[in-house]
Amino acid sequence: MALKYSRQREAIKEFVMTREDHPTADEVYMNVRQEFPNISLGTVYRNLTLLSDMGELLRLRVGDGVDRFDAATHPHYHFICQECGSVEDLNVPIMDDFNTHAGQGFKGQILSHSAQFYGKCANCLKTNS
Amino acid sequence: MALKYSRQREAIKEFVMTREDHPTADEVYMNVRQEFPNISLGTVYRNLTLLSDMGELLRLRVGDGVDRFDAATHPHYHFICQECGSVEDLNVPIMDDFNTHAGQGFKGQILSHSAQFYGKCANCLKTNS
DNA sequence: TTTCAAATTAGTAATGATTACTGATACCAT
DNA sequence: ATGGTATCAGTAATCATTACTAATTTGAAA
Repeated sequence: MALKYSRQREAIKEFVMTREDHPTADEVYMNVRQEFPNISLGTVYRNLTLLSDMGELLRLRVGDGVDRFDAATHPHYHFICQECGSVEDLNVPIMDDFNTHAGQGFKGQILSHSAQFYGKCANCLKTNS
Repeated sequence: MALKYSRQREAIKEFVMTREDHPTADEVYMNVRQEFPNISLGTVYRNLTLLSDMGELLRLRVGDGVDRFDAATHPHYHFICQECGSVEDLNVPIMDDFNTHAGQGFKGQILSHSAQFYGKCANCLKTNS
């Protein structure tokens, strides 16, 4: 029941916090493996889920079928590059009145929303025509 | 190369078109099976993918790990009930200036967005307190 | 500091959604 | 009617994720 410290969990959390992009469980696994050569993928998943449940990480589903993890736990929007698939945070305020707009003529109750933006990232813009 | 008619594909398309909700591949499978008792799940997936690629259906990923299919192919937002998981279309115009808002201070190019709204559907609102 | 129950781990097996493969069948232009 | 090819049913494979288990860590109390 009580949460106990674990070096693995700490390393996983540290790693995600150093990243600006949004690593997948497998990417976390590959990297934490440099410090803990025989950590198992299951341990990575279990701790990522645990940290997300505790609110220390954000579990992200941008629609490519893989879960990503984000150390920026405040609500924010995401950009997904259609060329390279990279995921970036967008630093604009959440549009709360978007909920009201969307709720016009809707009989249920809207409490929140999430949004993803698509296009070309700065890198892909300069690389190709 | 050339597309050939198939009774199974037609039945799959017909079924999705009659539905207001957003059936998963398995739900399509269960229902089309009444007309084609030994249709295979692979056939359902192949045709749903094919129809989506042709633009006759929309493949939806609302973040619950299952793909859903939507016969309403015009761009629109979706509502997901946090109680029962049901998915509904929202009939409000797409907010195109949302792209501009989100792009403030962003170095890439934003071309489109998708959004999901969360809360309680009309049914769940009246069922419980 | 030793002890010991409980939490965590590594390793592996299981699950669930989706895709790929294969030999048989259905479609359709000739 | 026939032949070429798209599609099918059935099944195996893949991929991300979760569950299981015996062994190891952790931390608080003796």
